[in-house]
Amino acid sequence: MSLPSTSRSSTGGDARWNSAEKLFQERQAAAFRDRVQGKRQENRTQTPTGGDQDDVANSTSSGAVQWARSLVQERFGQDSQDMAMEYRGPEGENVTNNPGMRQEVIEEEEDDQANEGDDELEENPDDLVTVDTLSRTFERFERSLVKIVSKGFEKIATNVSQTLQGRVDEAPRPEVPVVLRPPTTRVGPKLTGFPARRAPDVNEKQRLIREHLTRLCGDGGASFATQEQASAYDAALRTGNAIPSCTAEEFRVCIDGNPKCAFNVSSARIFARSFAEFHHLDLSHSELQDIHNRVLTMFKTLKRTRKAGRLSEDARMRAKRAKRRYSRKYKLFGRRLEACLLHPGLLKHQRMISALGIDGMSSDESDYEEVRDNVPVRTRAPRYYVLRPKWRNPSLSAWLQTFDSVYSINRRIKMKRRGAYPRLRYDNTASVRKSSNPSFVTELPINAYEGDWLNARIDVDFTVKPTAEEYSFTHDDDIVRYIHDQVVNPEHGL
DNA sequence: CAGTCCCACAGATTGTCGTA
DNA sequence: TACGACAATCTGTGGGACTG
Repeated sequence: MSLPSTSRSSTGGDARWNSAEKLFQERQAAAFRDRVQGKRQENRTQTPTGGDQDDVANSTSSGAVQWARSLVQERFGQDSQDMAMEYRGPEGENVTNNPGMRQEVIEEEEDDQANEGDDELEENPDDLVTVDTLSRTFERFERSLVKIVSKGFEKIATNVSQTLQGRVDEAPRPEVPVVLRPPTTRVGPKLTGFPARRAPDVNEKQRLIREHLTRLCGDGGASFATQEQASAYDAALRTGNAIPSCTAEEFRVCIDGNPKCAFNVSSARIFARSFAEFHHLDLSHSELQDIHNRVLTMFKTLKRTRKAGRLSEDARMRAKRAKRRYSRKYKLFGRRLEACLLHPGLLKHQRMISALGIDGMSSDESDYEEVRDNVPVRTRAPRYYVLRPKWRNPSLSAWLQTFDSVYSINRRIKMKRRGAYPRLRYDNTASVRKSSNPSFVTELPINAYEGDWLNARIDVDFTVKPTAEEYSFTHDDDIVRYIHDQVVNPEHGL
């Protein structure tokens, strides 16, 4: 018997998420294939029959660029594809796509030359640094970055073209492994996607380890070693007189010291051997090491739980409330992301929903908290009041509610789901309630932020980093018609 | 009405970032 | 580099809504 690997997988778990995720991935893959095929067609039509060598070379390297990009996409997934698509010129032209690439680079170089006068002005120490000069500096930096990346793609394309001797379109994909270092810094806004479910066998392994830890430690925590005992063990280790920190029969963990102190490392090794023995497993070194690492992480969790237990009642309640709110936002985000897949008109907004993420969703507060002070509240179901993030443009609320409407309609007519509907949330129109959460989502289009909030902040270019794009937070007529039809005249729906 | 499905919540785990 | 603090996100569970 061998233990499952620790790699995450989207298989198993919640079938609904998996099917939605699979559908999303298939659509993305189809869209990407369409783009590549469309570009190839375009290149073929643009290459004149019997044209000069440069035209032919451009066409060939264009195909090679696309092949290289598909490799990147395959290797690093959707984010990398998005990243590659984000390298755009000032007019939104994709500079990584030949044949226009060379022309774009030349234009960038000309822009740089044209901006040389600006450089002289900005380097004068007597000049004040203004938002304008900062903006220009960032724009120039961005152009340089685009130029470097474009040249990198061009070199890859040239090398690949030479290797395949011009048979890029027809040649099967070579088996040669391409080692590309994944980007260490993110380009563009953080995108939150569908949950990445762990594989069932990994969860099962984790459960067994948890179970065995309870078996060895007991629930009471009586087997905790003191800080002094851990220090004594550490000293013995330095003098070469150390023995194992404990036995499986008398298992001990030092919970007050560092989770990965020498004492706990020794205990984790004893745990791993005991685990293998208990389950009659013949484990390899790497499998034993994996269990050892996992149980060390659990020691960390034990320490945290113990610390949380020492908090005051009030602090514990606050933490629990914050946790509940975050969880509701997480679910709300998931429903809206899923709604993107339910109507063609919402699919184009999928990336924006991902960019907004969980923190971009409105929070809510229930009147649960009033129960102690307000007797009538106890007699009815709890109500939840919307708390809009204070940084978010109010106009986004109506735009987001459309996703909820489409989800709700689809759930009723298509999904065949049982169980409770998402609860109603009340928008207090008399006084706009705003979340007190100080965090905000960065790198969104500038019109996603509330103007007053943005104006009141300093160093916006460094903190909020809004993009200049004015995103259209509106829905097409067919969405409005769809919702209307479903509500007023359900038989005329999709 | 038992079984199924889903939601909300709590618990557990992992990832990220600042600091020593 | 290791650690703690905190954020993010996944899993497990109880209970309500729904279906056959």
